[in-house]
Amino acid sequence: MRVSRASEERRQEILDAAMQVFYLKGYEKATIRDIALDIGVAQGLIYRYFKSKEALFAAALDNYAERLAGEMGQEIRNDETALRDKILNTPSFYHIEDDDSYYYKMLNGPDSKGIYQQLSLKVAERLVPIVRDAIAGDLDKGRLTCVEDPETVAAFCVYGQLGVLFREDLSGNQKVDRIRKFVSNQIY
Amino acid sequence: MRVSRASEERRQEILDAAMQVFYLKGYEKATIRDIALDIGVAQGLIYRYFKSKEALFAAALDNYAERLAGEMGQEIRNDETALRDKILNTPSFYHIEDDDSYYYKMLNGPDSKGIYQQLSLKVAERLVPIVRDAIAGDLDKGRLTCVEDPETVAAFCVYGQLGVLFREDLSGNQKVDRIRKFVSNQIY
Amino acid sequence: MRVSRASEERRQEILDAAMQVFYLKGYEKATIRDIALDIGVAQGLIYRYFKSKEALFAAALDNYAERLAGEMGQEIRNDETALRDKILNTPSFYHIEDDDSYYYKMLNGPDSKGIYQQLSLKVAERLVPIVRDAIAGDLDKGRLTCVEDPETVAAFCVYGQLGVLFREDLSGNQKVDRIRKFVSNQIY
Amino acid sequence: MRVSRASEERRQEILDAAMQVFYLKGYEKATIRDIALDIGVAQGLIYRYFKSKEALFAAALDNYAERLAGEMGQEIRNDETALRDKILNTPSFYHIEDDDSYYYKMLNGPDSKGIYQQLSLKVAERLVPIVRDAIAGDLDKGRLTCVEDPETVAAFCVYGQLGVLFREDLSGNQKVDRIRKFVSNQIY
DNA sequence: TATGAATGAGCGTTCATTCAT
DNA sequence: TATGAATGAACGCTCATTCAT
Repeated sequence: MRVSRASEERRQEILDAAMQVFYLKGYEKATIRDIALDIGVAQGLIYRYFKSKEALFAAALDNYAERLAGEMGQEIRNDETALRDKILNTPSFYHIEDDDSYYYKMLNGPDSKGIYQQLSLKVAERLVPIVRDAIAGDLDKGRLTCVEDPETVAAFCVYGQLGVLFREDLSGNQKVDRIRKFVSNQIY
Repeated sequence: MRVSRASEERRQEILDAAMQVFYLKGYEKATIRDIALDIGVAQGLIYRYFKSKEALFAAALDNYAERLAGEMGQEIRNDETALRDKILNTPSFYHIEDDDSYYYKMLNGPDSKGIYQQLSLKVAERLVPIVRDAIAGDLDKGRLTCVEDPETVAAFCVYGQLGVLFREDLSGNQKVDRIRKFVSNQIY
Repeated sequence: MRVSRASEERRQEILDAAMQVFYLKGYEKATIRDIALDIGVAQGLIYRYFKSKEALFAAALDNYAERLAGEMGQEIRNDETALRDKILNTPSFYHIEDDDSYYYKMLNGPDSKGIYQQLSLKVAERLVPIVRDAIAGDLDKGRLTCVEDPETVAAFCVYGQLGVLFREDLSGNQKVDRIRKFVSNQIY
Repeated sequence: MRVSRASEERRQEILDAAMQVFYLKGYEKATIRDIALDIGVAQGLIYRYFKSKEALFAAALDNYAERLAGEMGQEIRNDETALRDKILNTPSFYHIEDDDSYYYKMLNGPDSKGIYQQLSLKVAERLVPIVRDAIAGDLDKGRLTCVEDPETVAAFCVYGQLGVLFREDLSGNQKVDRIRKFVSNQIY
């Protein structure tokens, strides 16, 4: 049974399946067949939308990182509270606690450490300018002083968390606690 | 011409070549043949030292990260000065400025962003406990106060730098400058 | 924009485009998509006119060879002069000198040696009976004697030229010169 | 069971199998698998000896044409008799009558008209210089006069035969008869 | 220890062809 | 008649891995 779809919809469908499969198996071990099978579509179709496996991988990662970063940035862009409070009130820049969320599953697949890291770095990259702007906003409003180089501060705030999040000896909650405490005590 | 070698020496030779090739081409595109050719040795030989391509990759990455982290940790382990001054006096945790150094070449190959990141993360992972201990040492000696969770502080110090180092719009010197300034102004 | 056309016109349009593309890329590397794109038509449409790629190829080659042979035969069928003079006065059985002619372009595409040869052989095949009849006519009119087997003579006259035309070390004019001289001196 | 062979031997083995398979099925329909199976060897091995299917095809055709032309040229290079007699005494430049010969089988496979023609043209190409030299030799020895351009004469002698050999309405013997008669009556 | 020819599984990719619209 | 998204079979090719020497 042949199912046609609007081009953009199909594209996104492929991206989602690709992300899932790449995440679960890793780039190397994931095959285009896997992805096609996952959607229930012929392999050839994927090549109407993406030039190659490599291109699909890049696109899937970007697409997903974009969405994650967008969601995470939502809260930060809220202009009412100071950055510090945002951080304190946001469970984590990255971690999503709900076990059933799409994200959670994505971020905990087996054998996918490499992809997890790549994804996290891509998200971090997108988060930095958002945080930087938030810092700049705080400076404007006088909620913050003594920040010479907001971009670098943002970089440390965002990437620094990775040092905690990438640890494999802590639970999700522990990670969040540590990050919160650190932010409370050490920043500003 | 058949050249035999002491086992350990051969092993290291393979690891070095592997690191180089993986770095230049990425894991996927690098072939065992490439690596063998690079040393001037038969493909089969590599399998006497490593069980599989995957194992070789892991070993090469670990081996290299270990060496990098070791070198970088050298300075930090010096007990005389405070951590802050160590950071200020160390060109960078990661960046190696000498254009001709082996490392420099390694860290600037084409198409190797993925490996570069993986490597950096591995180095960071190893650096965190070293920095943590240095912080603990500073606390002992009273050179530092107000640090509740030295491990998390170390994580932010180390991984935070990645946010600057991974930027592609700055030169090496600019990156180092920003990191130094940030450490001077914002830490403690 | 959907353009409908008289069936025969469409058919010929496809044949022309097909010949062009097959010629330029060779049978294998030419795709139905290339041909469809060339006309600005959907791939599927081609299958309303031809059963398969193979059938299209055969038809295109035949069609084109037919037209070429027809043109070349025009002069030969003229009953006034002897065959020998026809040959001497015809630039060449195959060669078309006008750089801008459709044929010229067709016969000089890159990577198309195979198709060029197939086409030439097809043209030759069609030319033989025409030349044979001309020889028979000359015999009837007493302009020629001593020809036992006009068909074989025709075959040698036509295919013999290929030995010159297929050479890659001569220009078009040189080829024609050699053929003319040979006909003048060696035939009859 | 793994069988190693001297490199040149293996190469030739592949070339032979390739020629056979390409001949029987045509370039397109022949697969590397077919060829490998034919030798009883892994497909991958073929790629140690030839870069691609296309390269293998070209090499196989050249190799086989070379051998055919070499054999056919043998007789012609014999300096004792005049070219005309050589032709008359050689069954045909191309046709080999023995039903069991390798060549016969090669030249009569189904669906291989295209390859047959390509092969014949390649053989013809190689035969021309040999015949040209024979003509030049005849001229030297005074066995021949009135030949201005031996190369072109040779081309007509060799390629002209193709016009007869490619006919599908004659048996092998009929073809040879016609060629012989033509040579007897019309040449010189 | 070392070689490198040989293996063979498997993957990315292509494309002729179909079919719902 | 025309479209072009979708199919799916098949193929070239690669390469990690093995093994006889």
